[in-house]
Amino acid sequence: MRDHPVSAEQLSQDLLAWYDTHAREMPWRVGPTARASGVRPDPYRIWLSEVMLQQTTVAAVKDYFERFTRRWPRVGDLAAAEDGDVMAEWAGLGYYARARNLLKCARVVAEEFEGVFPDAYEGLIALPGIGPYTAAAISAIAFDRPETVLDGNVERVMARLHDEHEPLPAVKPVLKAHAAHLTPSARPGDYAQAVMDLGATICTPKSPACGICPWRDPCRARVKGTAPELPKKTPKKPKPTRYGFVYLARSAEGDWLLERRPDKGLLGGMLGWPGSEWNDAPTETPPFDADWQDLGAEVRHTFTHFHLILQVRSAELPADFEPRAGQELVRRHDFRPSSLPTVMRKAFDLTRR
DNA sequence: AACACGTGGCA
DNA sequence: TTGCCAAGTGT
Repeated sequence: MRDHPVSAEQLSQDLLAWYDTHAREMPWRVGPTARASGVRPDPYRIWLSEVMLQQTTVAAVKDYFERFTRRWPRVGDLAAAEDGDVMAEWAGLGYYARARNLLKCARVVAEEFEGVFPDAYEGLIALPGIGPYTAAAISAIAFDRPETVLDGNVERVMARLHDEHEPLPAVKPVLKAHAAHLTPSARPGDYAQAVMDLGATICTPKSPACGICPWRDPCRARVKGTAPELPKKTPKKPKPTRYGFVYLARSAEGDWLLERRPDKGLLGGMLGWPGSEWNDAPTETPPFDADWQDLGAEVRHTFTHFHLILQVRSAELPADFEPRAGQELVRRHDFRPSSLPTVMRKAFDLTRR
């Protein structure tokens, strides 16, 4: 046990020492040992991983990261990709605006910056899809600059370390100040990853492992027993339920009728089945007249802010059908259910029962 | 400031 | 089944 209070310098050193032996290994990460021997992370891989990790678990990201980097090894390769190929590769990961902004950002970096990412926060945050967190993360992790990252992990760790009971998001500036105070000038990149690893493995939302935490002594919430209930959050609004119809049409040759959704809004830029609006009482809006069959089961899916129940209908596409603007006929052998957003893939899955 | 924006895992 | 949660950003 050490006497209180502990200096910011001591705290960051304790955490770095913990990170040196407990750092998680990840496909995009240069661990503390390699970094100490001079290995530098690839800014492209750090940027790609950070965008994928926005509101998304490490477990969900890993396979997507491997596929993206295998297919597009450098930012210039991604910048040259077809929009539809990138959206299809992102399908299932969610928050599709990230993929659209990813491509915009890759093209700015490739065409205006000769493929070189900015190293400073101000340059990074000016790019599409890069906000305060991601700009700080790339600057710190890829370029070892002393920026303060503030994500959900750091918010939780800081709220507990300082026993802040004011709810998010109001308390966020206070947590940011605490985090900034602790950011060291030496090894800021390792430190940024260390705080996030601490939040992800020790200082977890439920049942934090305070007994093995490198900050157990200075942590105010551990002393008071309030750690598991922090950070406080303002209550969320209940999700309404919406309803809709989707129409799965296949030609005699097995081609599927799909639509490219508009860039703005839900599932923007992704392929999906033709369908109705989604609301309290949707109207049937089939893409062509036919004897539409009900598939006998409905799709249930929950988005961030509403539940959705879809009725799924199917019919054979007329031989003389001509796709309208926004529609595409996807050949049987080109069709990959995995290139659809999950809610649309669920509708397709009903055809295979 | 508040809300839109995905998905899967877990208790 | 339901609600919460995960390395946030754009508007």
